Amino acid sequence: MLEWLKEPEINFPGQLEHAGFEHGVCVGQIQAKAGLTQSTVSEYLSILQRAGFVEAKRVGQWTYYKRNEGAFEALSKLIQSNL
Amino acid sequence: MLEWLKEPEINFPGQLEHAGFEHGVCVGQIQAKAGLTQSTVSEYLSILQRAGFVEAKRVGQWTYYKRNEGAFEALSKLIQSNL
DNA sequence: TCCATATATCGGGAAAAGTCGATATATTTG
DNA sequence: CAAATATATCGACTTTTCCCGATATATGGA
Repeated sequence: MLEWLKEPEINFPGQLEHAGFEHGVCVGQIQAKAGLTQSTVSEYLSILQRAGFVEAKRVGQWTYYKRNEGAFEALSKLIQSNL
Repeated sequence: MLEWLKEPEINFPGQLEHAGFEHGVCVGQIQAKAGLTQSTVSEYLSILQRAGFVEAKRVGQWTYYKRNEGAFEALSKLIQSNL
């Protein structure tokens, strides 16, 4: 999922109709591609959010998730320096 | 354990007597510090070895483990570029 | 060779993570 | 407000991971 969210335009073409990608990708799109149930994907995304790897933004009935690049940068640096 | 192995001299003073640190730290020393059973620590180290994060060297009845810094560098870069 | 020491492997039980269906909450529309 | 749609939460079940004791293997010394 995290890799998918690097290139939303390529990986989630179905979203073009009702919204752009400025806020990220909505749960339903991710769920369809993942092939898991809605509840599983929703929970997974909320875990990624709590961990800081994605940011969530509610817009109307949809919740959009996008990557937080800073978190990956920080993790990369952490492995370099602390681990 | 991986952090401990960054500074063997500081974290495993008990090993000074019978060997230096040129090959790393032996399983018994790590086990004592970890507070887990011998079998658990042995298995854990072998997993880390298969994953490439440590290197093992058998010297007599002892097996010494030391960090493979290249693996951490590679993981850090992987997170930066691919993830 | 026999014993002591160090490490590795095996089998199983406990803990954690993954996944689901059912249901609750939130939002939009008629 | 009622229905439809999107997402979140809950409880249970399955799978995986963690960790142990028991045992096997390897090495060195009497």
